[in-house]
Amino acid sequence: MRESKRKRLEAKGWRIGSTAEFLNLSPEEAAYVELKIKLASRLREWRVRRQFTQGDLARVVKSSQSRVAKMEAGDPSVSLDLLIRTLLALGASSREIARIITSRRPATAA
Amino acid sequence: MRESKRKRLEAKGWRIGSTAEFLNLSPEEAAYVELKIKLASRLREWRVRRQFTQGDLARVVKSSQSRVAKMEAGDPSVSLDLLIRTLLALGASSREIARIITSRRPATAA
DNA sequence: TGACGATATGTCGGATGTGACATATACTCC
DNA sequence: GGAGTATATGTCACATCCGACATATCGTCA
Repeated sequence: MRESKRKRLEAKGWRIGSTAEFLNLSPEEAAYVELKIKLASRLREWRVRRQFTQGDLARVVKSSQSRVAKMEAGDPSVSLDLLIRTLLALGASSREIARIITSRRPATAA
Repeated sequence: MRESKRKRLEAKGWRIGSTAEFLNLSPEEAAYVELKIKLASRLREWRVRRQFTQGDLARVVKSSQSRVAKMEAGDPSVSLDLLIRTLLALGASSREIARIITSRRPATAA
């Protein structure tokens, strides 16, 4: 769906660039958003690999399907704090968190 | 002062161990606290190296002296979010954040 | 097409985090 | 000891985040 939405937007003449260039964010705001997106994508990866639904994951980390969706989407209402705590709850080590943070951001979401 | 306090405690027969072993935290809670402490110490390091007072730092990141003190102390009322945003505001890159996270925790604060 | 399971989006009450202020405690220097 | 500066601690009003629920949208299969 994300994919199809992107295509629709592109069809209408939008160009997809970095989030930071679209909104005009200060460098540190941009870095913050990047961090969030990296953690978010990794969270989704983890879930998909396990063949969990968002509902399943929510149960595991004692949250709700909607919040998981927002986490994976990097929604503004989700803090780095929650993302990191969630990854830790799934058994990630701080070393893994660090790896995620340094990793190159995935080209197009998910 | 932190140092002198530690000595006083040790003189009274206290043993200084990991936070996680004192309180009884679950693995992920422990990891969370560790992370916080690492970021907190690095923040203080940064400030001291620059010969800033907590007040100075507060001005730079638009916060208050008391909150900076709490950040550096890893106070429960301070989120990872705030710590990371603060470091980013001071110009740290995500790579540096990652380095801090993987780093071994300093033996005794500061 | 319709129905079904999964994901996304909007909203809300209660929980937690935040800057600010007051105040206590520590650490010089005189 | 007292004055001055820095740091720690307590509190509060306001802001932000969170889980939960409702509902919309998507994707697939018949």
